[in-house]
Amino acid sequence: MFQPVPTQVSFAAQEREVLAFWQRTQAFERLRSLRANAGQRYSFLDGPITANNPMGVHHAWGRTYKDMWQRYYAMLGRNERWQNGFDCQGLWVEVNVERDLGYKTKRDIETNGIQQFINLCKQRVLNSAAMQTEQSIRLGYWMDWNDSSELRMLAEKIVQDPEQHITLERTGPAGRRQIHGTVEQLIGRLGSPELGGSYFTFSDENNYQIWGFLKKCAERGWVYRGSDVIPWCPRCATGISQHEIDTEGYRDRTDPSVVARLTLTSFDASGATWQSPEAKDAFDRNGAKYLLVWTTTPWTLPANVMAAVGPALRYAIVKQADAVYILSTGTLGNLKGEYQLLGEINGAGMVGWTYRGLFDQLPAWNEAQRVWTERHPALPVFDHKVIEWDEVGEAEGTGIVHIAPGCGPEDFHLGRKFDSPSVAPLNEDGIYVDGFGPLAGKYAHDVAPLVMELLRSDGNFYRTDKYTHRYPHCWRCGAPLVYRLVDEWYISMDQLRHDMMRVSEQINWVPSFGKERELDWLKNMHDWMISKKRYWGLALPIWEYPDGTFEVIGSREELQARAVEGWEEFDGHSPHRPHVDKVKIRHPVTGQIGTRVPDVGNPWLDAGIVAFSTMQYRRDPDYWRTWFPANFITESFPGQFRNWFYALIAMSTVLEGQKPTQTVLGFATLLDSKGQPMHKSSGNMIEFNEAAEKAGADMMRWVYARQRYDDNLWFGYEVLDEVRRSFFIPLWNVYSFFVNYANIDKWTPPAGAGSAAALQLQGLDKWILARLSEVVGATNQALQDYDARTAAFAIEKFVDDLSNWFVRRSRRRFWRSETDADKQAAYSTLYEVLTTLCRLLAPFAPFISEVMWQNLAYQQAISTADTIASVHHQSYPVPRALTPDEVNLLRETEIARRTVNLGHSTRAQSKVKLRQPLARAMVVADESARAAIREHADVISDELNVKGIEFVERESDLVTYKIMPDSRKLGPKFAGDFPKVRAALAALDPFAVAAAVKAQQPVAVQVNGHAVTLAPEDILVQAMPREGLIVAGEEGIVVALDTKLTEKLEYEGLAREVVRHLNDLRKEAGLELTDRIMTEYSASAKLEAAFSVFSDYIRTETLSVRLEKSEFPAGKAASDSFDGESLTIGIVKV
RNA sequence: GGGCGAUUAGCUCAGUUGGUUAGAGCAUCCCUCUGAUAAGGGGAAGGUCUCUGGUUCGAGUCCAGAAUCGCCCA
Repeated sequence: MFQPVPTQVSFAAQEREVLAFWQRTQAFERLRSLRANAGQRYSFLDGPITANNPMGVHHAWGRTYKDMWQRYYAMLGRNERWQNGFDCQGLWVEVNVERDLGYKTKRDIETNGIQQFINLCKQRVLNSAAMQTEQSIRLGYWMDWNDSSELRMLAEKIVQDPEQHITLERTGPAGRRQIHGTVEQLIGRLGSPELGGSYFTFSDENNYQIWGFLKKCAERGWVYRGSDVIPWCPRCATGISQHEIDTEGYRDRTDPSVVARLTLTSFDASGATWQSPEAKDAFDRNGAKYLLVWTTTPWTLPANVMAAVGPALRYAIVKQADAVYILSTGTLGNLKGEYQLLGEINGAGMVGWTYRGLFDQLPAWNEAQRVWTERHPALPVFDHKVIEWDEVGEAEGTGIVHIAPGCGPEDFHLGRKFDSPSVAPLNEDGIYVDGFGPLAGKYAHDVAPLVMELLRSDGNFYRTDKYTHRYPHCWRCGAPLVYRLVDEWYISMDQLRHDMMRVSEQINWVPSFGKERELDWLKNMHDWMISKKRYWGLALPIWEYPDGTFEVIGSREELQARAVEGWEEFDGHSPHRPHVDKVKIRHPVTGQIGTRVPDVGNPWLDAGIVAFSTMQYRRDPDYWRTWFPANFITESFPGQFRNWFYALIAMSTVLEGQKPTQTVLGFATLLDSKGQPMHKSSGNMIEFNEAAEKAGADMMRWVYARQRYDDNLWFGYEVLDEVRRSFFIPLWNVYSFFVNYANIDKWTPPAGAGSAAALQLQGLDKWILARLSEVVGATNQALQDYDARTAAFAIEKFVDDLSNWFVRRSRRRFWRSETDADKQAAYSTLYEVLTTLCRLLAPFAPFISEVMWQNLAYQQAISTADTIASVHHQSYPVPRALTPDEVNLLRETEIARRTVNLGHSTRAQSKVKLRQPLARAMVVADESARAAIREHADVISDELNVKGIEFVERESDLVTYKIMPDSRKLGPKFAGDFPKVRAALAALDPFAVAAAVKAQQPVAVQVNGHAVTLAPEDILVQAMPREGLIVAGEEGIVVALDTKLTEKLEYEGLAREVVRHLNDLRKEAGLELTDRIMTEYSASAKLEAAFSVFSDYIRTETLSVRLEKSEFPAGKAASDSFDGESLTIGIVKV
């Protein structure tokens, strides 16, 4: 006996039972050991998930793909590594820990102790990882997961006392093992072969392998210290990469924009054209001449060095009150009030003019000039001057751009180009340093009013406005950024770029535009900035000497060998701050003592090394070679071209000159059901746990599987309901139908396999089995192409065919009370289809397929199942080629079903309800379609409720013909005359043309007075329903119904109504399908006649052992009237 | 500013090398079937295929320009 299956089911509750079943039977561990010795491998490499917060539904998207393909290849018998990864180091963790501690600035970290801070970062990562582990398990994601309670224990202990000694236990093929160490040491070994579980990028191995990578870069001379003006977060006190801003850093912000006037100190207006001699005269005589410059960042004005004009722009010289102003002609609207145009000059004509700076009196400018003069002893002192810059535009401002080389990246490059001094006004907290007079000690984003006040008092202020612009913000903490001139560490990309492009070319990018994106990025990318002035991260292995030289250390062993101081303090600790900072080395030649630079590394180094660090690259090269390159990685596209994909390719190219993976699958962005980004603050966020418990993980997974990779996914409960309704419920109903009838008949699966061949399969059975083969083939192919959507659609279509054709058409075969060969065939077929479907569906929807499998294969309910075999241990259905008979059967069924559809359409038009039998359907079809219809005449008759099907000999009674030239063939042939050919053909008698074509005779038409002969194969003839008749047609098949009723047909229709009413009553009375009843009725005259003529039929259909007329029907009773007849019936269960 | 892509029914999207009458799903309304079905089936309504111009016997499809929206890069 199968376990009874309720038709209504809570999928989410059932999934929890499946999870318990897998836990109880150690299903994942068993799969792993079943495949452990397989010769073939499938190497999946997980892109680490940021271990910072609970998972969102967008994480479930990628994790669904990760799980799907690992399950698929496991079912194909491959051995796999099953290792998930957590991304651990970086600013995002620091920001949250700082927030928890209530820290305001970076300084607080140093004051309260770096070591404690680092341990809290580790704690946060471990706790987040524990939560994400539990959520991933809930998704049905099978991986070698850590025990989440052990992670939480470690999280607790690392903050209590990282040096305490503990023991972890592991059970493996060799039995139980104990691993000892301090809490810190064991955390540093998470993910290692002896501890197993997910990899953590904070592990010792991960960090040291990056050291090795950087050493290799340094040996090739690619590592250097550079200075640059970079985006900087004043709250986090660290540089932010341009990538991070582009991805999600821009927000609107309203600042005061300021127009300031720069007093010209030397100029040559000989290039100007004047409105009049008087205008020139006015210019010459006027004492105060100003350039107008505009900025939206007033805090940069004290760092002004130069003013840039567009060489091709025209500049206006205007007089306003007692001042002369210069600004570009396209920006005159920014002048305040009336003005008089004196003349114009080209931007090129202004280059070299000098002006007095706005803040020249401050010590900062004197210092900048002094430093510059030191570098250029032979040159005169540097004056503020006008330079040319092609990028100057007139869209906003004044056409004259204020240049502060210490405060902006473009400014910085212009400063280099024109060899100017630079003024760097801000410290790392965004506060003005000394030398800026009243500004010193003030926060950059707060000084606009003060700057304007200073301008006013010096007579340099022109106007201010409120200005809203897209301004970069820190993507982690939200603070508005500044630009700062700083020293950072870089890897040069000059040589690496081309190798990386070559490697990227060899990767299979899905969707294919990914390759172009990556190549485009590689072509344009700048040197890789690898340093961050922070605490929690990779300790950059760069040791600096007092003379400014530096060395890169490639491993722990190398450091130990080179250490001259501090090793004992470091030994036994993870390679993080602050312990590693204690170690000093000595320069082999100069003898100077080197100190580690305080910077930590860019976190993409951490993620990029995992193709090596997690596969024992150093420890066991043979092992590494068996798993590298990976077969498959997948992540969300946005950002990853220049983040993980980029880092992965860079490191793999440097270390081995090879691609890290065969295939990269990328997918777009998850949005809410209206297409808006999900944010906690906008209230449209769907938590993973909530979605899993409300809808079920299988539903989510199916939504992801059927999604187009390059489209954003509009996610919400609506789409989850949609897949449940249209896919999972029909699937479940087929399953429930099968189990309930199999139990009634006590049918059990035959012991031996392959017995279906011995059965008397009907066409319907052969058809669904052929369809099954089709869908098995399509699904395998699609999965091998990494095309989940095509696979999911093929399965959806199949389930629809199964439910709406096979089962619907087979119902009566299952109802029959005797058990005959046909019933056996029906059960066997449906059983084979369902069990195959379970396996086919297992990678996509692991829960429901397990529930069905346990019951179908072992007759066990999932809540109590104790077999150790899971559907996920099975082999994946193997495709086979269809036989010619099967191909033909598929085509014929297609035609039959289309004919049925047309018949239904005719029924609806004729308003004769389907319950009323009709004498015949009349069909027009060509010869090959006729054969199919003849073959399926019983089915078609039954579906349409007609007594027979006739092919219409006089087709003209039902149809007209549409005659068309085959334009693909004749269009090119006749070109300009083609419309005439078409017209001539249309003018002929369509029946005559149709007859000729049918007889393979050519057809002659007149074109331009010439006779032209058209071959029959160049003429398309299509039967069309005749106007005014109730017929329906499509692709040459036309169906009409004979709606004339005989008395017998009318009685039969009434009898069917009676049956329906009786069965409704049975249902209302709560009877079982097999319960027998006694039935009494009273009815109007015509209905009574129907009762007597069709009493056998009514009895059989309603399981009435007695059917009698009675004035007052007994038992459960009901009255109704229909078709002008009235009826009262009563039933009693026997 | 540069590159790529898109624009088709109320919504989400198909639409082959140009071929005659542009489709699907969802939503709406009407009808229907039901002894597995919170299901199924049929019908109706809904389109200047973003706009302008061109090539062609013929353009949703090819070309040019414009508008709007994405994405990527500066």
